[in-house]
Amino acid sequence: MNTTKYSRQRETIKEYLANTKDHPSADMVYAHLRKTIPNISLGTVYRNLNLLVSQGEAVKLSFGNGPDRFDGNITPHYHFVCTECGYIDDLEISEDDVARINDIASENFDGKILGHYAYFYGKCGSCK
Amino acid sequence: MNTTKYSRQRETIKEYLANTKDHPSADMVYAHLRKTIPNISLGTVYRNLNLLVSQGEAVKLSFGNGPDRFDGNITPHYHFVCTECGYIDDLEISEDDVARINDIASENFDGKILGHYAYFYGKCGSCK
DNA sequence: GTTAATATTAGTAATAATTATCAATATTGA
DNA sequence: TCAATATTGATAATTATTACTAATATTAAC
Repeated sequence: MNTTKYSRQRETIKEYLANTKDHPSADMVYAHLRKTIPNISLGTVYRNLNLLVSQGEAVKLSFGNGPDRFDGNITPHYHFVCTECGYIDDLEISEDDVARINDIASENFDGKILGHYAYFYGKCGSCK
Repeated sequence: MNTTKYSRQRETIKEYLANTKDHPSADMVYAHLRKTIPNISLGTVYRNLNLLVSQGEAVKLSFGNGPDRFDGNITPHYHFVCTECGYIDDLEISEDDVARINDIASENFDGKILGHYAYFYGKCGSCK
């Protein structure tokens, strides 16, 4: 078996993810947690982030370059990356929007589209 | 200045990309090119792939895990990844589709959306 | 509250993917 | 043919992440 036991490290990671909109990388989580748990190791951060993702308690975001980012907001939404300042913002979407985009792609395809991964880019409110 | 000089390595990479629909990784390009240029180096492959991308002659694709893939087809289109067999297929789209998707995301956003990166997943024609 | 079973950790080594460095070679135009 | 310089192969370095392991922490049963 593999029952999950409590760990302060994991709880602190969850708490941090729940309270930030920074979409932090593992390194950023590590830097933050060292303030309260000085001898936490980066491996522990990665291990727990991946565990949370596999349990559906967090989401992993990949943006082509740079390290993966993590999001504690598991409600369906897209992300926006400002090409000017790098800020990652949340984009509200409805289930309908997701379906509409899948439909657009399905038009000329003979397989079965189950979902998509997407992010948007441009200039954020303060940079434009 | 930095004028581009001919190189057989680069020409062979372009030719390979132009004639395959495999969306190869740098490693796959390297393995293929070694057949005709046995002592080509992986660094040369990476250097030229990135050069072609920066000159708009190829496109780099990132799929969250695994190495980046490269596509010699620079006409706008999306990609589909089969979750069963890993096959990467092209998805036809119109400029209109791209604009429609940007519009969907723009609805509740105060910045300026200039574009998006997306790929679709599901089961391909033969796996479904 | 001790104990036993085992999940988790810190620390470190290893791996994967990619980029940087550099002396030798190839291309190009004069 | 020559000089200027872009490109290469080889290798080292870097970045991001995962794997390994002995020590520690958690948990449920006594």
